[in-house]
Amino acid sequence: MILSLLLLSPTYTHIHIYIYIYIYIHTLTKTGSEATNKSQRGVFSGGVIRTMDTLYPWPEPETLSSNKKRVIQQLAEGQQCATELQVIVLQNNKPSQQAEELVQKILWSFNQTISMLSEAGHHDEVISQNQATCNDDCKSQDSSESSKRSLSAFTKDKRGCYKRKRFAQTSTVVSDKIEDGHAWRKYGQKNILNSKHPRSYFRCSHKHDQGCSAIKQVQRMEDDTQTYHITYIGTHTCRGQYPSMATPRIDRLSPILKLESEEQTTTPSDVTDLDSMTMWTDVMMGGVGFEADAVSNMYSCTEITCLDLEPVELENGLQFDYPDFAS
DNA sequence: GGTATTTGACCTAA
DNA sequence: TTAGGTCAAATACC
Repeated sequence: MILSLLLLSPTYTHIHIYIYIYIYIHTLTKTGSEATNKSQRGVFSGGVIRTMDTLYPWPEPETLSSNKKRVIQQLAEGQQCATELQVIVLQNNKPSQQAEELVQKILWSFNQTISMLSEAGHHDEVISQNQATCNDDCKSQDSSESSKRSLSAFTKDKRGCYKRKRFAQTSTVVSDKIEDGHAWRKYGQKNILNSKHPRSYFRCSHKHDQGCSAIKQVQRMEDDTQTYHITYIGTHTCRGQYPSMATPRIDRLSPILKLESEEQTTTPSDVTDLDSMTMWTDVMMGGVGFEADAVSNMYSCTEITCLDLEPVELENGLQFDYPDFAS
């Protein structure tokens, strides 16, 4: 995949991409080695890292958080480069379909990785805040007997026991149709200030059965009522459909690309596409220890040993060697 | 009767 | 203080 990219890309851009891939892997390596230094080799097991005979605590939260921020920052820069590459490819009079697909896959990989890291980091925070908020609320409500609302809230009404997500992977699409191949369930509608049309709120239908946290907001355009401004928040983790590759190009980090209503689907149609994408993700994820689910597009770290990088076998028997960052 | 949508209440972030 | 996001009871639909 990378070699293909190098062949297809303008020189200066592919050097950038190449550098960022190295930086990313280097950062991941360092993050991993710091973690493994504390934990040795082992597998994650419910809040502790379990080795053969010892239970070690998680790495220090602040260290983990700061490393994660660095990883995300590096990924964002790589993503920016990939976006620029996409612009260059699209500016070409006769852009190669293969090049376009490769760039799409690269961008998708960056998006997914950033999303997973971001959401994973935020998840615990949200849960703890939720619990804290609810505990506080319930205590205060318990002590306020004069409040009928408090009493009913304490007994059964759990409305408001949530924390609004402050950060999530978002992308914006302008389209003339709402359908996008996913099953959504409407959960709210709101009139927006200075807007003629209300905003509708949808969450993935698989929220409860599969825990999918993807949501989207749909609002008619002010000037063109035939088109919708659709904001996707979070990524699908549900099975049954092949999601994000079908998502139109996003303008999240690039002011260059403004979305139009094109729904260019690049859903892999054969084994070759899936294989190449999986391999690319293997490189992104460090080569080993990540389990790819081609159906749900989710990648999960199965072992902490995934952070111990090995040379990755590429197509045609070629090998991706990691540079020596020891110095 | 089960599922989806509507809508007013309630809460948080800014 | 308020706009906007979410919840859940009520309602509609199949």
